[in-house]
Amino acid sequence: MTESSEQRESKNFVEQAIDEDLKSGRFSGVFTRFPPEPNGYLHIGHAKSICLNFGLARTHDGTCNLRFDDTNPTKEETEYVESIMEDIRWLGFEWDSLHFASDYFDQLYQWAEKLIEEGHAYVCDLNADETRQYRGTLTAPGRDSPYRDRSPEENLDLFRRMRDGEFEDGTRALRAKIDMASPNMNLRDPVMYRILRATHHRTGDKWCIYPTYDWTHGQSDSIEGITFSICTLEFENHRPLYDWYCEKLDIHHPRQIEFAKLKLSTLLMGKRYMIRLVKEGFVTGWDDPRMFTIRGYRRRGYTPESIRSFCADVGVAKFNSTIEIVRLENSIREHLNRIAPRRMAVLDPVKLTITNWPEGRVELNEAINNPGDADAGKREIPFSGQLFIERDDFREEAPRKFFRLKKDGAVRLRAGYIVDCHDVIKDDEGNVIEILCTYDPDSKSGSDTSGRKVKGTIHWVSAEHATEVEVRLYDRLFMVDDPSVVEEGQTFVDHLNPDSLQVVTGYVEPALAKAEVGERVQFERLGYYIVDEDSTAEKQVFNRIVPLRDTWGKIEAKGKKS
RNA sequence: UACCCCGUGGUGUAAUGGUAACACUACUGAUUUUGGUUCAGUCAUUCAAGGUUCGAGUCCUUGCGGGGUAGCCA
Repeated sequence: MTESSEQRESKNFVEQAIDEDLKSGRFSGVFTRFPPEPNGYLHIGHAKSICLNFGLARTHDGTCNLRFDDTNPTKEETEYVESIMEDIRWLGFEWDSLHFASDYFDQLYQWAEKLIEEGHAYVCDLNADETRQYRGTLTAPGRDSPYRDRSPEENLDLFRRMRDGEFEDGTRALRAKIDMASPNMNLRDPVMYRILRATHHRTGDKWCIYPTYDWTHGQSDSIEGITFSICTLEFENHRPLYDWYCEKLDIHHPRQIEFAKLKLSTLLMGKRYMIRLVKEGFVTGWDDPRMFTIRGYRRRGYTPESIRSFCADVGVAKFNSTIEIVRLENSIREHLNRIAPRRMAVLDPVKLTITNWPEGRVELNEAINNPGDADAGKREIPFSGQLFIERDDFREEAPRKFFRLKKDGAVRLRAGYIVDCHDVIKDDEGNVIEILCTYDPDSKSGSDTSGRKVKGTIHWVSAEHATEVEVRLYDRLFMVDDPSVVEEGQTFVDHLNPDSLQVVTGYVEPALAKAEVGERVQFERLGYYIVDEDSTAEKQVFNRIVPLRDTWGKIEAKGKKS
């Protein structure tokens, strides 16, 4: 059971609405769509919507389309279309059919003429500024446009001339004739078409008028036979307009349902934030392993499964909540714990010499690939008299609860022997540069006849056999819960974690030499790592995906505080 | 100071008028040749006040708190 949480019995409010409409016969199936505007890269927030839309279609034996909402040519690019498709597929979903709102421009135009003919739309000569004046405010009703009562004939003529390019950008707009006094701003004669001379990424220069989101979205859903049009909460106030257009046009009428978008602590998902991070070089690009984009998480080493199970885990509701980032981190740990083979790597090495080890002798020790998965098998690791261990795993004078190696103490070397430390060598500044131990020949892992029990087990690599690699230790970009909250005169940039990336040279066991780009492993006792695409034949590069839970770190931190 | 939406443990999500449940976190403890994993345990009278009802987290009223909305963006 990889994603048992996806099969929970309790239903969220969207599923309940679906059940209700299926049961009543309002709709005969679940036909959804994921409708991004191709104006940027997908981020973890989109993943929730993708999982919801595709997931609902999947569990109800329906369909889910991918539709690009490309009605604003000034912001959209083909590059984004490609990246969005790639990211959705990487997440593990495939659309039943691919559409572009721009494919419906002709139909939309026809429908606009229909509304004009029926007296439901008019050409307004107010410019953007004047339109705002007439719209009124949140508390005051608007006033009717002086052009509101033009005849259908005149409107039709004007609208066609708009289409034919007779007027300057922004000088006229087609508006729906609804109610300038409506408490819902969206119903105060919303704009359906604006004059906009811009080259569209698909229709080129065919059009100089473009439909707005509201005049496009519901009809696009309708054309595709969508039954449940799922979107985020900020469109709640648009629903009456969505419904109005479908009714006036007398076309198939999907049900719009709004849910709360994903908000994660320590993350800033807004486009303007992410653009600044990239443009000002705080990260290396949209796929920087610290970014909240889908490609960032992919490069970081997150699995599609972990992101899907995370989305299923956080649920769907209308409450504006903030999910703790540890839950995302937890979901990747949970998955990788099951599938990642264990390997040994030392990232901050100090030399450990076994003084009673026979000169030149090398043993091949057997090690288990995954203690939780017998099928993962075993591997061999060379063991010799010259090892590297983690600097942090040795203390000359250790606190009471320190279970690792200390002077005159013993520790087990993972998949090796118990060693006893009898001396250390220091440099002029008093730093330990070499640890001298003896090993207990009877204590070999797997065939221990020594009868000794030691509290700690540490990892190691054989100095002579280890490979030198580059390791990129990634940490959270922001350490505060909500980086958008700033002091006077500061911006979110001031919350950036200066240590979000640390590059170190590590030493890894020989079994890793053949690891290919994209392979994920657990460095025992450290965390999960993936071979990055920057790896070359000369040098591998590993990204830290997420560290292991660190109980000792907590104990130690607590001890320091008190 | 208009309209719409939302308030359930530290964080989320359930309970569809009938014993407040599940997950994550935190904290205990056990197991462990990864201070990982795993296992067990502990942590809430549902924003407030009224009302309806045999019975209210759920329905009604009011208040309080949070979010959204005044692009020819989506």
